[in-house]
Amino acid sequence: MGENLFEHLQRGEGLFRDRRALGHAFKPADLPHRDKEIETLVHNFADALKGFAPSNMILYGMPGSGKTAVTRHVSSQLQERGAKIGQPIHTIEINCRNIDTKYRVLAEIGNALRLEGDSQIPFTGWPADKVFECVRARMDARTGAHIIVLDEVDHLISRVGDDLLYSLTSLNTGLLDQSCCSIVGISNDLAFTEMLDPRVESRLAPIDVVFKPYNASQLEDVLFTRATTGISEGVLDSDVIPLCAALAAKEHGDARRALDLLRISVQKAEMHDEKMVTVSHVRMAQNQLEFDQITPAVANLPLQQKLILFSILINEKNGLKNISTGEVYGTYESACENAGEKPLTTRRVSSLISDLDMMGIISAKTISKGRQGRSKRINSCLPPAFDPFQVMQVSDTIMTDVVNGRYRLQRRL
DNA sequence: CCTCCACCGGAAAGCCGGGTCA
DNA sequence: TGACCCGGCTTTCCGGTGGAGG
Repeated sequence: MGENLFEHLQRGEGLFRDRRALGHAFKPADLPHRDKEIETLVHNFADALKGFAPSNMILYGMPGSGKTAVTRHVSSQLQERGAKIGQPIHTIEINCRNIDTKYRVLAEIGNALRLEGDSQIPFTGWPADKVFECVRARMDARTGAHIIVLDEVDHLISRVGDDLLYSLTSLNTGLLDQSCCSIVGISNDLAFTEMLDPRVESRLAPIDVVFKPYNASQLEDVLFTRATTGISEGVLDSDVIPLCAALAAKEHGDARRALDLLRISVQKAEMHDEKMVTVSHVRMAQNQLEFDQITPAVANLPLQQKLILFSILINEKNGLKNISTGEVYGTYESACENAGEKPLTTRRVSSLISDLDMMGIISAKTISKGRQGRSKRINSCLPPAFDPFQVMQVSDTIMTDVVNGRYRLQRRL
């Protein structure tokens, strides 16, 4: 009989010292190469400790450029300081990718501000201005400075307009003296303010901070600081961190990506029972990451969108490249018939195709073919090793039809 | 230089399933 | 119970539009 399955992991001879240090939720004590940005936030937030409202801010930068990490870092320090000197600071962080309507953002804020005895704001049912009024009242009741962090605001605004920001930025004037409120918007899109009404823009963005992407050597610094707490000494091959950094630098300097790569590399080495992490593990990690991103995205697609993706892929499987929207629609219609679904309009299908494009599952470029009109040129972006038909799990009848090669596209003349 | 194809994509409105409230 | 509200998905309507072919 061998040792217990978990035993060798318990002996502390794993390659990780503390794997959380490489995770997303980890709050590092030190954020390399973001001193200026931190300084700007600190300078602005200092007002909250004196009891008046800091200016609203917008932070711009590509994903993984440290916006969220810096904000969390500074606001937790601020809260700590506020507690020490008896000036209450409340920060509320909302990710507007998950919570992406005006009502839900307000409800989220309102519920976060709940005091003993306050009721839960229902997730729907109330008129939006009632929720807003409730938020204002609760801020007054709690007193102190409220800092509302809206992560990925650009996503929210492009979906529902700047109405919410208009309301939130006017919140301050409606509050009593003991409380104040300021907004921090975090945007991946540098052109974000173009979506805003000028009046909203001037109120929201007196201060904006641009986070430049990390370059490869800066990413190395980030990785080194995390590796010292997260990974055992001497187990990393000297090329590992530079490679992770270089790969992530290509991805617009995404620090999150770099950390993922490093963490998964170590995991891979552990899985293979090796004592050293090498570049080959990094390569494995990169494939893994690519795979992990796509699988749930494809698997969780709503049925109609699966049918569309299916129609695109089946044509590609039959050797056709650069398919047009009309051609996809034709295949899609027959797929619907087989699946017993009522086909959607061309208009709808067109925008679902655009959605798939935005998700990076396919590429759809609109091009003009002169007299042959204007349409999208559609191709799959899935890695060759990925089997979409398995992941999609569309109905059995369709699958049999695929196997029997029932779907053939007649290319128009 | 003009035409005209085969779509694009914005705006608005409808439907439906969830909810509150008096 | 009916009036009212929210949000996701969809349809309807419709004014564009890049560039090959005339």
